[in-house]
Amino acid sequence: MGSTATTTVPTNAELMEALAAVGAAYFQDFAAAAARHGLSSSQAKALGAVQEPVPMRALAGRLGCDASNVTGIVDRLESLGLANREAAAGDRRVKIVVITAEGREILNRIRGEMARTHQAFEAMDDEQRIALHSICAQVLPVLAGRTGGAQ
Amino acid sequence: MGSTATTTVPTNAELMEALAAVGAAYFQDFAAAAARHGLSSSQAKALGAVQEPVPMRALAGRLGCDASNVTGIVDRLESLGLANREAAAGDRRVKIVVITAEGREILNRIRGEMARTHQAFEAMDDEQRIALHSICAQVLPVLAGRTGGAQ
DNA sequence: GTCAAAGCTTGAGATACTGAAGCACCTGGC
DNA sequence: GCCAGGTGCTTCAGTATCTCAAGCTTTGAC
Repeated sequence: MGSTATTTVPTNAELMEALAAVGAAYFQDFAAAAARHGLSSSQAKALGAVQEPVPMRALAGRLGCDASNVTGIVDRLESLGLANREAAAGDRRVKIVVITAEGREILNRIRGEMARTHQAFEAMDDEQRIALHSICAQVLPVLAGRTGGAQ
Repeated sequence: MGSTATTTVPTNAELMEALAAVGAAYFQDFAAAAARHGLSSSQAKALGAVQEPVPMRALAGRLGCDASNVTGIVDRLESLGLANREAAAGDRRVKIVVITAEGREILNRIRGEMARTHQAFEAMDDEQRIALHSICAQVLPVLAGRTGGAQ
Protein backbone atom coordinates (compact mmCIF):
# COMPACT_ATOMS: atom_id res chain seq x y z
CA MET A 1 0.00 0.00 0.00
CA GLY A 2 1.92 2.91 1.32
CA SER A 3 -0.81 5.13 -0.02
CA THR A 4 -1.10 7.58 2.84
CA ALA A 5 -0.22 8.09 6.47
CA THR A 6 -3.85 7.87 7.63
CA THR A 7 -3.63 4.11 8.18
CA THR A 8 -3.69 3.18 11.83
CA VAL A 9 -3.49 -0.45 12.77
CA PRO A 10 -6.94 -1.77 13.78
CA THR A 11 -7.36 -3.52 17.14
CA ASN A 12 -8.34 -7.16 17.31
CA ALA A 13 -11.85 -6.12 18.36
CA GLU A 14 -12.20 -3.87 15.33
CA LEU A 15 -10.92 -6.58 13.01
CA MET A 16 -13.28 -9.11 14.58
CA GLU A 17 -16.24 -6.78 14.15
CA ALA A 18 -15.36 -6.14 10.50
CA LEU A 19 -14.78 -9.80 9.76
CA ALA A 20 -18.04 -10.80 11.44
CA ALA A 21 -20.02 -8.24 9.46
CA VAL A 22 -18.52 -9.32 6.15
CA GLY A 23 -18.96 -12.99 7.00
CA ALA A 24 -22.59 -12.50 7.95
CA ALA A 25 -23.36 -10.51 4.81
CA TYR A 26 -21.65 -13.11 2.63
CA PHE A 27 -23.62 -15.87 4.30
CA GLN A 28 -26.93 -14.10 3.77
CA ASP A 29 -26.13 -13.65 0.10
CA PHE A 30 -25.35 -17.35 -0.09
CA ALA A 31 -28.50 -18.39 1.78
CA ALA A 32 -30.68 -16.19 -0.40
CA ALA A 33 -29.21 -17.63 -3.61
CA ALA A 34 -29.69 -21.16 -2.29
CA ALA A 35 -33.29 -20.45 -1.27
CA ARG A 36 -34.06 -19.34 -4.83
CA HIS A 37 -33.30 -22.91 -5.87
CA GLY A 38 -35.28 -24.48 -3.03
CA LEU A 39 -32.28 -25.36 -0.88
CA SER A 40 -31.70 -24.48 2.76
CA SER A 41 -28.31 -23.06 3.58
CA SER A 42 -27.32 -26.30 5.30
CA GLN A 43 -28.16 -28.28 2.21
CA ALA A 44 -26.29 -25.88 -0.05
CA LYS A 45 -23.30 -25.86 2.25
CA ALA A 46 -23.28 -29.67 2.22
CA LEU A 47 -23.53 -29.65 -1.57
CA GLY A 48 -20.47 -27.42 -1.73
CA ALA A 49 -18.60 -29.78 0.57
CA VAL A 50 -19.09 -32.80 -1.68
CA GLN A 51 -17.63 -31.49 -4.92
CA GLU A 52 -15.24 -34.34 -4.33
CA PRO A 53 -16.75 -37.64 -3.04
CA VAL A 54 -16.71 -37.66 0.75
CA PRO A 55 -17.69 -40.32 3.33
CA MET A 56 -20.57 -39.38 5.62
CA ARG A 57 -18.35 -39.17 8.67
CA ALA A 58 -15.84 -36.86 7.00
CA LEU A 59 -18.70 -34.70 5.73
CA ALA A 60 -19.86 -34.26 9.31
CA GLY A 61 -16.37 -33.06 10.14
CA ARG A 62 -16.38 -30.57 7.28
CA LEU A 63 -19.78 -29.22 8.29
CA GLY A 64 -18.85 -29.12 11.95
CA CYS A 65 -21.87 -31.06 13.14
CA ASP A 66 -22.88 -34.50 14.35
CA ALA A 67 -22.86 -37.47 11.97
CA SER A 68 -26.51 -38.23 12.70
CA ASN A 69 -27.36 -34.80 11.42
CA VAL A 70 -25.69 -35.44 8.10
CA THR A 71 -27.94 -38.45 7.56
CA GLY A 72 -31.00 -36.20 7.27
CA ILE A 73 -29.30 -33.58 5.12
CA VAL A 74 -28.01 -36.15 2.64
CA ASP A 75 -31.43 -37.85 2.68
CA ARG A 76 -32.96 -34.63 1.39
CA LEU A 77 -30.21 -33.98 -1.16
CA GLU A 78 -30.68 -37.52 -2.39
CA SER A 79 -34.46 -37.18 -2.68
CA LEU A 80 -33.88 -34.00 -4.70
CA GLY A 81 -31.54 -35.88 -7.02
CA LEU A 82 -28.56 -33.67 -6.19
CA ALA A 83 -26.35 -36.30 -4.55
CA ASN A 84 -26.10 -40.06 -4.10
CA ARG A 85 -24.77 -42.49 -1.53
CA GLU A 86 -22.34 -45.01 -2.89
CA ALA A 87 -20.75 -47.98 -1.16
CA ALA A 88 -17.08 -47.58 -0.39
CA ALA A 89 -14.76 -50.17 -1.85
CA GLY A 90 -12.98 -52.00 0.94
CA ASP A 91 -15.19 -51.01 3.88
CA ARG A 92 -18.86 -51.81 3.65
CA ARG A 93 -19.70 -49.69 6.67
CA VAL A 94 -18.76 -46.53 4.82
CA LYS A 95 -21.11 -44.69 2.50
CA ILE A 96 -19.64 -42.10 0.21
CA VAL A 97 -21.65 -39.08 -0.86
CA VAL A 98 -21.25 -38.22 -4.53
CA ILE A 99 -22.67 -35.12 -6.16
CA THR A 100 -24.76 -35.67 -9.29
CA ALA A 101 -24.49 -33.71 -12.51
CA GLU A 102 -27.66 -31.88 -11.54
CA GLY A 103 -26.23 -31.13 -8.12
CA ARG A 104 -23.12 -29.62 -9.65
CA GLU A 105 -25.27 -27.62 -12.03
CA ILE A 106 -27.35 -26.17 -9.18
CA LEU A 107 -24.24 -25.44 -7.13
CA ASN A 108 -22.66 -23.51 -9.96
CA ARG A 109 -25.87 -21.62 -10.57
CA ILE A 110 -26.10 -20.66 -6.89
CA ARG A 111 -22.53 -19.39 -6.89
CA GLY A 112 -23.13 -17.47 -10.07
CA GLU A 113 -26.23 -15.82 -8.63
CA MET A 114 -24.57 -14.43 -5.52
CA ALA A 115 -25.00 -10.96 -6.90
CA ARG A 116 -23.88 -8.94 -3.89
CA THR A 117 -20.76 -11.03 -3.51
CA HIS A 118 -19.84 -10.51 -7.15
CA GLN A 119 -20.52 -6.81 -6.80
CA ALA A 120 -18.24 -6.75 -3.80
CA PHE A 121 -15.49 -8.41 -5.83
CA GLU A 122 -15.93 -5.86 -8.57
CA ALA A 123 -15.47 -3.11 -6.01
CA MET A 124 -11.91 -4.33 -5.40
CA ASP A 125 -8.89 -3.50 -7.51
CA ASP A 126 -6.23 -6.04 -8.45
CA GLU A 127 -4.00 -5.13 -5.55
CA GLN A 128 -6.83 -5.67 -3.08
CA ARG A 129 -7.82 -8.99 -4.62
CA ILE A 130 -4.27 -10.23 -4.33
CA ALA A 131 -3.98 -9.00 -0.75
CA LEU A 132 -7.29 -10.54 0.31
CA HIS A 133 -6.57 -13.86 -1.33
CA SER A 134 -3.14 -14.06 0.20
CA ILE A 135 -4.40 -13.17 3.68
CA CYS A 136 -7.15 -15.80 3.44
CA ALA A 137 -4.67 -18.45 2.34
CA GLN A 138 -2.29 -17.57 5.13
CA VAL A 139 -4.93 -17.42 7.84
CA LEU A 140 -7.09 -20.37 6.87
CA PRO A 141 -4.90 -23.18 8.24
CA VAL A 142 -4.74 -21.43 11.61
CA LEU A 143 -8.44 -20.63 11.68
CA ALA A 144 -9.42 -24.14 10.62
CA GLY A 145 -7.19 -25.76 13.22
CA ARG A 146 -4.65 -27.27 10.85
CA THR A 147 -1.73 -25.48 12.34
CA GLY A 148 1.16 -27.08 10.56
CA GLY A 149 -0.13 -28.81 7.51
CA ALA A 150 2.20 -31.62 8.54
CA GLN A 151 -0.38 -33.80 10.20
CA MET B 1 2.80 -5.55 -0.49
CA GLY B 2 5.04 -5.18 -3.49
CA SER B 3 7.04 -8.05 -2.06
CA THR B 4 7.58 -10.08 -5.21
CA ALA B 5 6.38 -10.56 -8.76
CA THR B 6 4.83 -13.96 -7.99
CA THR B 7 1.43 -12.44 -7.28
CA THR B 8 -1.15 -13.27 -9.92
CA VAL B 9 -4.63 -11.84 -9.58
CA PRO B 10 -7.05 -14.50 -8.31
CA THR B 11 -10.25 -15.21 -10.22
CA ASN B 12 -13.64 -14.51 -8.69
CA ALA B 13 -14.12 -18.23 -8.17
CA GLU B 14 -10.85 -18.50 -6.27
CA LEU B 15 -11.69 -15.49 -4.14
CA MET B 16 -15.16 -16.89 -3.42
CA GLU B 17 -13.70 -20.23 -2.40
CA ALA B 18 -11.17 -18.57 -0.08
CA LEU B 19 -13.73 -16.24 1.43
CA ALA B 20 -16.18 -19.10 2.00
CA ALA B 21 -13.55 -21.20 3.71
CA VAL B 22 -12.46 -18.40 6.01
CA GLY B 23 -16.07 -17.44 6.74
CA ALA B 24 -17.01 -21.02 7.59
CA ALA B 25 -14.00 -21.50 9.85
CA TYR B 26 -14.68 -18.22 11.64
CA PHE B 27 -18.29 -19.20 12.16
CA GLN B 28 -17.36 -22.58 13.62
CA ASP B 29 -14.99 -20.91 16.05
CA PHE B 30 -17.77 -18.56 17.05
CA ALA B 31 -20.36 -21.33 17.42
CA ALA B 32 -18.00 -23.44 19.52
CA ALA B 33 -17.24 -20.54 21.87
CA ALA B 34 -20.97 -19.80 22.20
CA ALA B 35 -21.78 -23.44 22.89
CA ARG B 36 -19.28 -23.44 25.76
CA HIS B 37 -21.57 -20.90 27.41
CA GLY B 38 -24.77 -22.77 26.61
CA LEU B 39 -25.82 -20.57 23.71
CA SER B 40 -26.74 -21.64 20.20
CA SER B 41 -25.09 -19.70 17.41
CA SER B 42 -28.38 -17.98 16.60
CA GLN B 43 -28.74 -16.82 20.17
CA ALA B 44 -25.14 -15.60 20.30
CA LYS B 45 -25.51 -13.84 16.98
CA ALA B 46 -28.65 -12.13 18.24
CA LEU B 47 -26.84 -11.12 21.40
CA GLY B 48 -24.12 -9.50 19.32
CA ALA B 49 -26.74 -7.63 17.32
CA VAL B 50 -28.29 -5.98 20.38
CA GLN B 51 -25.23 -4.30 21.86
CA GLU B 52 -27.30 -1.23 21.16
CA PRO B 53 -31.05 -1.46 21.93
CA VAL B 54 -32.91 -2.65 18.83
CA PRO B 55 -36.64 -3.12 18.09
CA MET B 56 -37.70 -6.67 17.33
CA ARG B 57 -38.46 -5.90 13.70
CA ALA B 58 -35.08 -4.30 13.09
CA LEU B 59 -33.41 -7.23 14.80
CA ALA B 60 -35.09 -9.56 12.33
CA GLY B 61 -33.60 -7.45 9.57
CA ARG B 62 -30.13 -7.65 11.07
CA LEU B 63 -30.37 -11.40 11.47
CA GLY B 64 -31.83 -11.88 8.02
CA CYS B 65 -34.82 -13.91 9.16
CA ASP B 66 -38.54 -13.61 9.79
CA ALA B 67 -39.84 -11.50 12.67
CA SER B 68 -41.77 -14.43 14.10
CA ASN B 69 -38.50 -16.25 14.43
CA VAL B 70 -36.98 -13.50 16.52
CA THR B 71 -39.79 -13.86 19.04
CA GLY B 72 -38.55 -17.30 20.02
CA ILE B 73 -34.87 -16.38 20.07
CA VAL B 74 -35.45 -13.37 22.31
CA ASP B 75 -37.77 -15.48 24.48
CA ARG B 76 -34.83 -17.77 25.22
CA LEU B 77 -32.35 -14.94 25.73
CA GLU B 78 -34.82 -13.37 28.14
CA SER B 79 -35.34 -16.58 30.09
CA LEU B 80 -31.55 -16.86 30.39
CA GLY B 81 -31.39 -13.33 31.77
CA LEU B 82 -29.20 -12.08 28.93
CA ALA B 83 -31.63 -9.59 27.39
CA ASN B 84 -34.93 -7.87 28.14
CA ARG B 85 -37.86 -6.52 26.19
CA GLU B 86 -38.70 -2.90 26.95
CA ALA B 87 -41.60 -0.81 25.74
CA ALA B 88 -40.70 1.85 23.21
CA ALA B 89 -41.57 5.43 24.08
CA GLY B 90 -43.98 6.83 21.53
CA ASP B 91 -45.13 3.60 19.91
CA ARG B 92 -46.61 0.98 22.16
CA ARG B 93 -46.57 -1.66 19.46
CA VAL B 94 -42.81 -1.70 19.44
CA LYS B 95 -40.73 -3.75 21.85
CA ILE B 96 -37.08 -2.95 22.16
CA VAL B 97 -34.55 -5.63 23.00
CA VAL B 98 -31.95 -4.48 25.51
CA ILE B 99 -28.93 -6.52 26.50
CA THR B 100 -28.38 -7.03 30.23
CA ALA B 101 -25.10 -6.62 32.06
CA GLU B 102 -24.83 -10.40 32.24
CA GLY B 103 -25.54 -10.63 28.52
CA ARG B 104 -22.75 -8.20 27.76
CA GLU B 105 -20.46 -10.13 30.06
CA ILE B 106 -21.17 -13.41 28.28
CA LEU B 107 -20.79 -11.80 24.87
CA ASN B 108 -17.39 -10.41 25.76
CA ARG B 109 -16.33 -13.73 27.19
CA ILE B 110 -17.39 -15.54 24.00
CA ARG B 111 -15.44 -13.11 21.85
CA GLY B 112 -12.43 -13.44 24.06
CA GLU B 113 -12.52 -17.20 23.86
CA MET B 114 -12.48 -17.44 20.08
CA ALA B 115 -9.01 -18.86 20.24
CA ARG B 116 -8.52 -19.77 16.60
CA THR B 117 -9.68 -16.36 15.46
CA HIS B 118 -7.24 -14.64 17.78
CA GLN B 119 -4.48 -16.94 16.59
CA ALA B 120 -5.36 -16.01 13.04
CA PHE B 121 -5.08 -12.33 13.90
CA GLU B 122 -1.71 -12.92 15.47
CA ALA B 123 -0.56 -14.55 12.25
CA MET B 124 -1.02 -11.23 10.45
CA ASP B 125 1.43 -8.35 10.41
CA ASP B 126 0.40 -4.71 10.72
CA GLU B 127 0.29 -4.18 7.00
CA GLN B 128 -2.04 -7.11 6.54
CA ARG B 129 -4.33 -6.01 9.35
CA ILE B 130 -4.63 -2.59 7.82
CA ALA B 131 -5.29 -4.04 4.37
CA LEU B 132 -7.90 -6.51 5.63
CA HIS B 133 -9.71 -3.92 7.71
CA SER B 134 -9.80 -1.46 4.86
CA ILE B 135 -11.05 -4.05 2.38
CA CYS B 136 -13.81 -5.14 4.78
CA ALA B 137 -14.90 -1.55 5.33
CA GLN B 138 -14.94 -0.85 1.61
CA VAL B 139 -16.77 -4.01 0.66
CA LEU B 140 -19.31 -4.23 3.46
CA PRO B 141 -21.80 -1.63 2.19
CA VAL B 142 -21.93 -3.37 -1.19
CA LEU B 143 -22.20 -6.84 0.32
CA ALA B 144 -24.86 -5.77 2.80
CA GLY B 145 -26.95 -4.12 0.11
CA ARG B 146 -26.49 -0.51 1.20
CA THR B 147 -24.99 0.57 -2.07
CA GLY B 148 -24.95 4.31 -1.76
CA GLY B 149 -26.12 5.17 1.65
CA ALA B 150 -28.49 7.51 -0.16
CA GLN B 151 -31.52 5.28 -0.42
C1' DG C 1 -14.78 -67.28 17.23
C1' DT C 2 -15.12 -63.34 20.26
C1' DC C 3 -14.99 -58.70 21.42
C1' DA C 4 -14.06 -53.80 21.18
C1' DA C 5 -14.31 -50.15 18.10
C1' DA C 6 -15.88 -47.59 13.96
C1' DG C 7 -19.54 -45.94 10.48
C1' DC C 8 -24.12 -45.06 9.74
C1' DT C 9 -29.01 -44.81 11.03
C1' DT C 10 -32.94 -44.15 14.12
C1' DG C 11 -35.53 -41.93 17.79
C1' DA C 12 -36.53 -38.38 21.27
C1' DG C 13 -36.27 -33.71 22.48
C1' DA C 14 -34.99 -28.88 21.78
C1' DT C 15 -34.19 -25.07 18.64
C1' DA C 16 -34.63 -22.56 14.22
C1' DC C 17 -37.16 -21.07 10.51
C1' DT C 18 -41.20 -19.86 7.34
C1' DG C 19 -45.91 -18.55 6.22
C1' DA C 20 -50.54 -17.56 7.63
C1' DA C 21 -53.50 -15.76 11.00
C1' DG C 22 -54.50 -12.86 14.86
C1' DC C 23 -54.25 -8.90 18.15
C1' DA C 24 -52.77 -4.27 19.52
C1' DC C 25 -51.59 0.01 18.02
C1' DC C 26 -50.65 3.95 14.92
C1' DT C 27 -51.81 7.06 10.96
C1' DG C 28 -54.42 9.55 7.63
C1' DG C 29 -58.84 10.87 5.67
C1' DC C 30 -63.41 12.05 6.74
C1' DG D 1 -64.21 11.75 16.99
C1' DC D 2 -64.15 7.75 13.99
C1' DC D 3 -63.10 4.34 10.76
C1' DA D 4 -59.96 1.96 7.20
C1' DG D 5 -55.65 0.47 6.28
C1' DG D 6 -50.97 -0.31 7.59
C1' DT D 7 -47.36 -1.68 10.99
C1' DG D 8 -45.24 -4.45 14.98
C1' DC D 9 -45.34 -8.38 17.56
C1' DT D 10 -47.06 -12.90 18.80
C1' DT D 11 -49.14 -17.47 18.07
C1' DC D 12 -49.79 -21.57 15.53
C1' DA D 13 -48.89 -25.23 12.23
C1' DG D 14 -45.31 -27.66 9.71
C1' DT D 15 -40.62 -28.62 8.28
C1' DA D 16 -35.61 -28.55 8.94
C1' DT D 17 -31.70 -28.60 11.92
C1' DC D 18 -29.11 -30.13 15.58
C1' DT D 19 -27.45 -32.99 19.71
C1' DC D 20 -27.36 -37.04 22.45
C1' DA D 21 -28.23 -41.82 23.31
C1' DA D 22 -29.07 -46.27 21.51
C1' DG D 23 -28.96 -49.66 17.92
C1' DC D 24 -27.20 -52.25 13.75
C1' DT D 25 -23.58 -53.81 10.63
C1' DT D 26 -18.97 -54.38 9.66
C1' DT D 27 -14.11 -54.35 10.71
C1' DG D 28 -9.86 -55.58 12.92
C1' DA D 29 -7.34 -57.45 16.77
C1' DC D 30 -6.92 -61.26 19.66
